Amino acid sequence: MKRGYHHGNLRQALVEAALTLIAERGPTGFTLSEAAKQADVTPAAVYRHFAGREDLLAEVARQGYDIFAALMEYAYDDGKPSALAAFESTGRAYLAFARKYPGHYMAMFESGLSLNAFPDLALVAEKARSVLEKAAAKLSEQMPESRRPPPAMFSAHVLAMSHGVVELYMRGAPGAKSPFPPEDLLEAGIGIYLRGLGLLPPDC
Amino acid sequence: MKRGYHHGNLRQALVEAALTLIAERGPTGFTLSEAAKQADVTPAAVYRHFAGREDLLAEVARQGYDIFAALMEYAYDDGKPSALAAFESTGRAYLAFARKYPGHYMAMFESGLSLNAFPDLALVAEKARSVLEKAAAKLSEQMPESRRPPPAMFSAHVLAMSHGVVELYMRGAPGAKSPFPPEDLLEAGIGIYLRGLGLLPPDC
DNA sequence: TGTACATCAGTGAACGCGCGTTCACTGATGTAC
DNA sequence: TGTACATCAGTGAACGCGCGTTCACTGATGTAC
Repeated sequence: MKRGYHHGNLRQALVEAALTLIAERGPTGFTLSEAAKQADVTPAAVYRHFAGREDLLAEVARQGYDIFAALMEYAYDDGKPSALAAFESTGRAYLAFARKYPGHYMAMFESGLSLNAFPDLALVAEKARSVLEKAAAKLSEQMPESRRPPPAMFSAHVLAMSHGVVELYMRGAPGAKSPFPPEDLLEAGIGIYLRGLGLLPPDC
Repeated sequence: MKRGYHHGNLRQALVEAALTLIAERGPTGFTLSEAAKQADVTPAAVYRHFAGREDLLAEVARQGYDIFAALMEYAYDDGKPSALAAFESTGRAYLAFARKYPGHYMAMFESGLSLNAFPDLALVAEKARSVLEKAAAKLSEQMPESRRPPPAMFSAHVLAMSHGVVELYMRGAPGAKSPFPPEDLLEAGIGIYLRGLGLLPPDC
């Protein structure tokens, strides 16, 4: 693939170079210079499209949140066919996202990007979060009001377990021993949790 | 505090300098040179006590696992007064450790240290892990054998949720909004999970 | 108790490296007439 | 269709910096006699 003096779509090419670097070396191991090199371009060229290293990293995260939110929306599917099934579907979508988009995931959750420094990032992150919370709220309507936990707590529990499974049992590709496939582990964990809420029959 | 040409206990002083740096800037943000400076010593002096930067980082993690294992043992207290109470106690101990020893915690779980490169580290990590698993095994004996999940899965669920709570809701000191105190969040989450396993009455 | 000497734990200078960032520049593209 | 020119998106050289690591060294400590 040849190109002349002008690249064509350098901006997105840099984002994609950053993605593979982040997936390989983590968000702090990623360097602007290396991303430039991988896009066949001088480091200085990056500054035509981004304010600097952190700004490029933030763009990666932003695109990640976009994809993530869309995936969640799709999985939730307005609560069809049932609130329960839709909720479980979002849980699976979370893990699928982490597996399929590791660079995005790391930029989003492991880069330590300040959401204050990038307000638009905070916005799109909030949007993604709200999908899961909506699913949790809808599902918790099925519970007797007396022992219904706040939906925010409900979804925080699921988010925490999902994130923990990703970090502890999906990462560490070669050396680490994952006693169970992460997907099964999370599915079982959420199942038990939902049973604890009385949303699943106690024996299934 | 004055000292002469010889430091006295530089090795441990470096570990402690590393700890505060890691707690402040994360494991990848920590530098050997800065640790040396903080211990009032030339960077070259570090090499009298450690093979290099990574070796120092590994020592921090090693000490962390020691403390962690001891804390877990103490919290578990051989299953007294009851398997259930002891188990819940280890859950609380996990979060207490993360809060009280952030530098250790980060070196252990967020540094990406290769356990293969440091076999003694793998050993002590395994020891710490086994305490929680023992607690889970003991507790799961109370369940009807038919729907008893493998203790390894049981403890993996709790570990995942604990870790997720730490990463998502205990970190991000100033900017991030933690909807609930992490301790409460985890306690409630584990409670619901245990109820799902039939280890807690459905209404309490 | 005093002296000679080996060992040890530091120093300080130097190294090569890759980083993020800046700057004046230039080649390519697109637009007005 | 052709030409002049503005704009744009790159180059390439340079910068200052802090990093991890090495090396020959030296001052302090401890031990043998």
